[in-house]
Amino acid sequence: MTTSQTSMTIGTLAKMADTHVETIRYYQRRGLVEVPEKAYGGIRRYDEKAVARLHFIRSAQWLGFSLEQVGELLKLEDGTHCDEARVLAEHKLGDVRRRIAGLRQMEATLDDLVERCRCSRDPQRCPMIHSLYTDLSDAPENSDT
Amino acid sequence: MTTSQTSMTIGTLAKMADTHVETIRYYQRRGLVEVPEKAYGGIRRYDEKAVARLHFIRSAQWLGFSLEQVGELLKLEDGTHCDEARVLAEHKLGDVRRRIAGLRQMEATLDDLVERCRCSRDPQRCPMIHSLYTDLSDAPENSDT
DNA sequence: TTTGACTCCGTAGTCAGGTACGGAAGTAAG
DNA sequence: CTTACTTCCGTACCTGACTACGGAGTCAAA
Repeated sequence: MTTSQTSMTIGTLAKMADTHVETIRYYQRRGLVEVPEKAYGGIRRYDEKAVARLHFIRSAQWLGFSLEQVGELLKLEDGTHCDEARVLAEHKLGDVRRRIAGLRQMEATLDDLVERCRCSRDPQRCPMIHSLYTDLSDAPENSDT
Repeated sequence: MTTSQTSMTIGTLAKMADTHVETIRYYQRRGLVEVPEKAYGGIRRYDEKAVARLHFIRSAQWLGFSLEQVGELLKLEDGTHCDEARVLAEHKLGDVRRRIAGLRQMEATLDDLVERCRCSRDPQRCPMIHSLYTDLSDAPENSDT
């Protein structure tokens, strides 16, 4: 079923996009995915574009965009608002970089702690516990979009 | 008020830790912050350790740990069992490293997108929008603890 | 034609992480 | 001593992103 069949029900769409029917409906309610007209009989049909759009949403989400931001991104979809899209992405990039920096600090600290803990021959005094409060108190301020 | 005054009310604590009274109470309900005994009169008093703990929670959270995980991290404080603490920390370290790897991918993707977007001289085709539909469809699945 | 799976749609529930409300009691300044 | 601000505590509410439920209609195979 990896083949391109250009007319599917919502269940098939869900499978194709590796998500759930209820999630798609939820995106429809949020205006992120359009609700196609009903064919005769009352069953709505979806095409490849719908699959692509779900991929888009998933990708953007994976990059750290909230559904609201995904909505903004989708408004720029026609490709004529490149600048705006870029600015949005730049903000996110800054955020991601700050997160990486923070995690690297955390990594170094934990790594050091584990190392010292492993070498400590005094079972009564865990070096890690001691450090948790003293070393780590100065976190970068939160600056999300 | 940056000076170390070692006895403050919850309101002052909130200001010192740049958070809100209600948030602190919420952390207390979740067992992340201890509830000190009431002094005469019934007003609880907090010290520098409480400030440090709040900073710790905020830092860890910013680094992407859930409050539940923060709780585990904080449990390291209680046990004199260095081994257990170390194992937990090692686990967290792996977690942190996976996070970093994920974020680095994210960084590369965004960076590339922004760059291509900046260089594009065709106002009709935004490279970022385009890639969201095509490139990014294979996001790594969430592999959190 | 009956059975079973799927669809439609609305509403409700879940989980994380808070935020707000409200009344009683403590506390500090004038 | 009054007035205004805090604190305390319990409970309720909120946002984001789903997830579940239920009843009615649709469809395809046996």
